[in-house]
Parts: sequence; structure tokens; C-alpha cells
Amino acid sequence: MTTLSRKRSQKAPYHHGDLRTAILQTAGKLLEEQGVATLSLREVARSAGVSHAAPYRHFADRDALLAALAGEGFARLSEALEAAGARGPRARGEAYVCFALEHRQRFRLMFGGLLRLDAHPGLRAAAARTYDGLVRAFAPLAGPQGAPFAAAAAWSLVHGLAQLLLDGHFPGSKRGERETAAFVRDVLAVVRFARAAQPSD
Amino acid sequence: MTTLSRKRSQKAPYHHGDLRTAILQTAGKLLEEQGVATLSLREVARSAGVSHAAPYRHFADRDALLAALAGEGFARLSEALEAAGARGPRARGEAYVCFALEHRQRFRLMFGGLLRLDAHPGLRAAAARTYDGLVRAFAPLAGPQGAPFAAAAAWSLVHGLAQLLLDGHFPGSKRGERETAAFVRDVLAVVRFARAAQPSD
DNA sequence: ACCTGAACACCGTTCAAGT
DNA sequence: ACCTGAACACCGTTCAAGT
Repeated sequence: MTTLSRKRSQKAPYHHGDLRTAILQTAGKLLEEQGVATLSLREVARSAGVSHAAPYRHFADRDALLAALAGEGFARLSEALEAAGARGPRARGEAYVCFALEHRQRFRLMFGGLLRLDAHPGLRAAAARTYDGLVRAFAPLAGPQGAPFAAAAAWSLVHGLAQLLLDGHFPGSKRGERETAAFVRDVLAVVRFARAAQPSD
Repeated sequence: MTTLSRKRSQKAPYHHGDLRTAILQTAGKLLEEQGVATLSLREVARSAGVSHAAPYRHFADRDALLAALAGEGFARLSEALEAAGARGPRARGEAYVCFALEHRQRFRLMFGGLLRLDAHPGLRAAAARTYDGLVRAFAPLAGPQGAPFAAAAAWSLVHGLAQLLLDGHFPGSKRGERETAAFVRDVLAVVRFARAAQPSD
């Protein structure tokens, strides 16, 4: 049943052309539906229509698949932040929270601590790009020596807000998208970043 | 066969007096050593010296044990925050980050999203006490109507900072306690909370 | 009341064997 | 090169049976 040479074989032969991509897609869908904890390699394989050993041709083990999914997540997050960042720092912050709320399980996988960044090449780099983007964005606002701290504070703020919203820790956070967006705006609006750090005691 | 009537039996009969507590302690130790992902009920039982089915007398399932561990965590976090809060809001924030760094896996369990707060009675209440303490602490600083937003912002800030530090997302965060504490101070020092929210566009 | 041992269905991982 | 099926050690959970 593939395009050029072969016509209507009964069963697809080995795979549908790119099993690695197919597995990542299937796993991504299952991840978002049910979370990391119950995401099994065997179910992914079943769902992709291959034997339970087939994924091992493309991923060293379950952790490697999870790391690939997290890597995709960091890349998409960076893209979303860069796109929104053009409309200013506040839009960037809101985009961060949006990403978390729209890809809940992916976000949890990225920051849940199941994956050690050091153990997976490329994953740390993908994560670092997110931070770099923030530092660049804050350089004009906080001055050269203040930028890393301001960027760290800003990232912490939106990251914590996203995480606590996901967990439902704020009273009344079960409301709709509209109300959540307003809550996010109001929380972010209350914060100011000082141009320079003060002596800390 | 209990304390009064029995002297030196060969083997302890059923358990060492309070299996529930023993399991919680063993599980807490194993959790901190190896993380949630690989914490198995069977290993806890083995490590506590009972059969693998014994824990089910005290916990409905693995999730219930994890929820109990998380509940302990929220209670201890609240205590630590109240104690430090007497020395001012900044000390409270630093105590939050300290707790996360000193109980890394417990903290991840509390906020990793493996447990749905609604599914475990008492867990949400324990978590809510943390937020309540923050709102009370921010009432004098941010005014009555600003307090919830300021408290949410403050919690988000220290929570995100803790989480990102745990994951090693800040360059150079592999240094010692001293340097980490200084970094935390500098990041927190850069943030100001406005008395009232401004129009958001 | 509290714990044990066997049993079941599932999983991650490996490996010889197939095409 | 890429995939399969059997196999192994492990796990969560249940349940009849022991004390």
C-alpha cells in the first residue's frame, strides 16, 4: 500500500515509513490523555500497531522516549515564547502559562523531575534556550548585571504560577479560560522588577 | 502476647506495634533516596520486614500511601513557613526554597501532579493551609483586596524558584549551599509587590 | 484484627529468530 | 536494517487461609 513500487499488500510490511515519528506522535497523544505515570511503552507500541519490542529500535528505553517527548516540549515552548515575546514581556509571561495549561502533561513531564537533564544530551540544551531567551528579553529592562536575576525571577514567577494553577492550588481556579486568564493578568500585574538588587539584609 | 504478658518471643509476632507508622517512615526514607517513580509498595514492605500484602491493611493502594506522604509534606512545609514567617516575609520565602532543596523528592511528590488533590481527602486541606498562611502574611503589605493576588504572586515566585533550582535550570546552580542561598536572596531582592493592581492593558 | 502465600494481569527489557 | 515472539524478573492488587 505504499506509493510507488508496491500495490495493495495484505499487511503493511514492517512499519508505516517512519516508526520513530509515529511512536513520538502516539506517545504524545497518550501522554496528554493519561499522564506519565501510566504511560507504558507496551501500550504505545500496541497503539502504534507494532510489537512491544519494536520501539527499542528507536529508543534505548522508556526514559529515552520520555526525554524525547520532553525535548519536543522545550522546543515548542521556546517557539511560543519567542512569538509572544514580540508583543512585550507580559505577553511572554502569559504565553508561558498558556503553554502549561494547554499541554498539562507535557509540561509536567518537562518539569516533574522524572528526567535528569544531565542524563539526556540535547535536553539540557533545549531547556537552556528557554532561559537564554528570557535573559535577552530582560536585558533592556533590568540592566546588564541585573538581567540574570530579573530573568530568573520572571521565569520563577510564571513557572510557579503555571504549576500551582495546574495543581488547582488557588481557590476558585476551576473556572473557565476567561477567568483564569484574568487571574493570571492580575497576579502578574502586582509584580515589579527593581532595576538593581539591594543589599539583602 | 503483647508487652505485659509475653517475654522474649523468638520472632516478632505480627508487627512492631504500629505498622502504619513504620511503613510511612520506611517509605519516606526510600522516597528521598530514589524518587517516586521507582518507589514500589513491595520494596517498602520488604524494607519494613512484612509481606508485600501487609501494607494493604493500612493503605488502600499505592496512591493512598503516596498521598499520605504528600500530606505529611504539606504539614511540615506549613510548620516551617509559620516558624520562619515570624522573621518577616523574605525569611518565609527563603524557608520555602530551603524546604524544597532539603526534601527534594518529597517536594516533587507534593507538586509533581501524580496525585490529584481532589482524590485524597485531607490532602487539599493540608495544601490550602499553606496558601492561607501566605494570604495572612501579605494582608498588611498589599491591602485587603490586593492580598490574594500578592500572595499568589509571592507563592508562585518562591515555588517556581524552588522548582527550577531543583531541576538545575539556572546556570551555575551546581554550587554549594552558600552560593545557592545568595542566589535565592538576589533573585527575591529584585522583586517588588505593588500595593494595587493596575489596569491590565 | 492483622498478616501471609499463591495467584493474576501487567510491565520493562533482552535476545534469538525471522523477512 | 527492521521487526517479532518467547522469556525473565519485577510490580500492583486480590483473596483464601492462617494465628
